[in-house]
Amino acid sequence: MQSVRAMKETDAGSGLTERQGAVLEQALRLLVDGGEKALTTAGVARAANCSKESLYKWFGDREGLLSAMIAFQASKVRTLDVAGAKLDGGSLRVHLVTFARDLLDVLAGDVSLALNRLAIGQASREGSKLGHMLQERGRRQIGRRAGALLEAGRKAGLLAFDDSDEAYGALYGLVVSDWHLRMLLGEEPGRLKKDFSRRAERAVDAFLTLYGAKE
Amino acid sequence: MQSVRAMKETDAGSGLTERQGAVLEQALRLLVDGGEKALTTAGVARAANCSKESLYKWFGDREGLLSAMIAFQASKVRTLDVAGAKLDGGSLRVHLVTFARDLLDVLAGDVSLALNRLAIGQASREGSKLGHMLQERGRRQIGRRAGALLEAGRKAGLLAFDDSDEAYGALYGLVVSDWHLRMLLGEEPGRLKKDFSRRAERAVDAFLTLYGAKE
DNA sequence: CCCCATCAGTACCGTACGGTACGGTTCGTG
DNA sequence: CACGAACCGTACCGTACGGTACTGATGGGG
Repeated sequence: MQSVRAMKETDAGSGLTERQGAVLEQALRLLVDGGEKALTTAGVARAANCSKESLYKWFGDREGLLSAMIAFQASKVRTLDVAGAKLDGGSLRVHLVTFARDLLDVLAGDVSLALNRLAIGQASREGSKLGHMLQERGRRQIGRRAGALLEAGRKAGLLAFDDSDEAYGALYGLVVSDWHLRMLLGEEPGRLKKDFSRRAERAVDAFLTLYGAKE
Repeated sequence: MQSVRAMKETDAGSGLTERQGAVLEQALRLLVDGGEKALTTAGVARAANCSKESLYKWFGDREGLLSAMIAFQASKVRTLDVAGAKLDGGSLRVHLVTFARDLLDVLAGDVSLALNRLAIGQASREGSKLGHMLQERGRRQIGRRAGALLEAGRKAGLLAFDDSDEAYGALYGLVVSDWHLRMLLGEEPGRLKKDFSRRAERAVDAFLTLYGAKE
């Protein structure tokens, strides 16, 4: 262990080698294609051309593998903070609509749906931290982007709200409504995806009606 | 079969005997307590003091048992339609807040969460109609109550909207936001439940701001 | 009183999975 | 070249589950 000096990592501080990242990639693919039942240790080993022994050496047990998959996927998603430019009414609306559409696209993604299904399935037993991980790494991340945008809007005098979380909750609800749950339950996402743009615009309009500053 | 004349049923047209209903009750309890993994055929048979053979005779296979559980639970929930009385601004708000709070209570219920987790877990494989069943029996039911309420509000000149589904979607989103998903992911529901009343009122106020008729 | 259907309880079977152990191979290093 | 670490492929083990078959008990109807 100590002799290994230059362990090449996929990501700074992730502690994963390229090989292990590739294995997790295959595991995610298996999960997306066949659900949790298809995600067996033997299946992952076969798909990734590695041995089960290596899986257990790297990730401890099956739970560790699942956690690593979530962490790995989260590490790949980078939310670009465009908190830069100055805002007017039009650009704020554009930014909000873009955010809303991105949010819908993320939630409707194959990997996101599969991981959410996995974490929800594990949520029944106690001690499963998968749900908490997904919440922390996923929502907190995109929530920060929204929070920064809302805060910038308030700074520019375009938005009026007391509680930032409450405003974000309203925006989220207006955008997502029950679509996320419906997709998790298996409703064909193709038909829903077509309406994402229109839905994002309507939701942002409603949000601005609620929280837009009176002029 | 034909010789059985008076098969005592728990519910008109459900096709279930009292005994079978009791078995499903125990199965639901097992599911709530221990999640899907705890819901084994042997476990259900033991908990309900029946034989596995009877389970397979009555429900066909495990999938049939799950479907029967969902249908059974749905048959127990009766949404009272209070489409009667005349509405003014105050009573409409009261009705909406009551609806919102009921919605949050239902979604936060043990059995609801367990069944949703179950259906979501099964949603990965194709051909699983559990998600569709839950959607149809659950949401459609409570959606009708909301639709009737909204329609009554519009009839009384208190609400203004073109698309009833869109208005309901906005109400749902404002009320629920991401709380349902967070509860499904295992977030302690106790802490969330305390705020249900305040949350319902805030959401209804926002909804009335969006869809209340200008006077 | 007997017959037959139903059902509980149990034993059983095939399978599949999580986890472990072992032989053979590659590759970097002294 | 020799040594050893890492690792692949596979075989293996214990267990648990879905589903089936059998036995004995119960209870209602002719």
